[in-house]
Amino acid sequence: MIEIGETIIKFPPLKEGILIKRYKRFLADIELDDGEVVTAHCANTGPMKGVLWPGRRVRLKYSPSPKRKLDWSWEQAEVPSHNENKKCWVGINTSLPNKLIKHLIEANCLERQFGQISSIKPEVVYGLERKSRIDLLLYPSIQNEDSRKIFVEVKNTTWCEDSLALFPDTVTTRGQKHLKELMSVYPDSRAVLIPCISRSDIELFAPGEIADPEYGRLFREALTKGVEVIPCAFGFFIDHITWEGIRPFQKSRENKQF
DNA sequence: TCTACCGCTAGTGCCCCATC
DNA sequence: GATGGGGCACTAGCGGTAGA
Repeated sequence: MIEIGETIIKFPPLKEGILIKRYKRFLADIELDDGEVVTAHCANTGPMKGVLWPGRRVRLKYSPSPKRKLDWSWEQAEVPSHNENKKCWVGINTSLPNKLIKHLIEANCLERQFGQISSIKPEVVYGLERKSRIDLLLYPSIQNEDSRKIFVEVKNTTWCEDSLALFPDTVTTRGQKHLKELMSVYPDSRAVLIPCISRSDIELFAPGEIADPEYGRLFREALTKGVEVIPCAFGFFIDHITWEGIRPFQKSRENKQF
């Protein structure tokens, strides 16, 4: 079991630099601290609201490979925090949250929510037309009172207003589709949405309905139809990521918290 | 001429299937 | 069982085409 504040993933120290510009959605030019300007792959295709600040510090992973065109990957961005005079690092790699949540479940950090889990399968095909893939499909241990399979959809959450994290940060028909498909698996299976809050200065989660009103409506409909929401927060550092605990959520930006 | 719609494009990671 | 290739998913901007 990993305690709150402890390291969940460790990696070689990232390289720091200054973001010059992001372009063509996948690319970003960054000036490293030694003055070299490099082009990095940006593994986040969204608008990156509140994170995309040219002139601010960013962190890159150096991973040269014959299979890759670019040697560098943009992993983290520094943003101003609502905590006075503090700054905060945000994880921008959209493929990381799935790994973090899988680690969390394997380390029994979500045992209270899920019970004992015997196996985890990533990217399992499911949905009304069998065209979607669920991020994680959990098979509960036979000792569990509730033996239903658990469909877990993970969403990387980087946008916030003060201490309130919001997802999505743009209209996302794909996100809307995922909510509908989570509703469709309940009650035969459990359906769980995990907003993966990729920054440590967050106290609450709410749907980003300013960006996508339909997503907000579907989020509330999903709650009434049995979909569970478990916002999980993580802290990002130059050579590790920490588990920061589960955050409460609101049905909307104005409503009472759960 | 203007608007709306559709398809293509980018790089990476992952799954599935075929082959050895 | 290990390895490699193919295909898919992700998203918004852009260019081309069709229709008003």
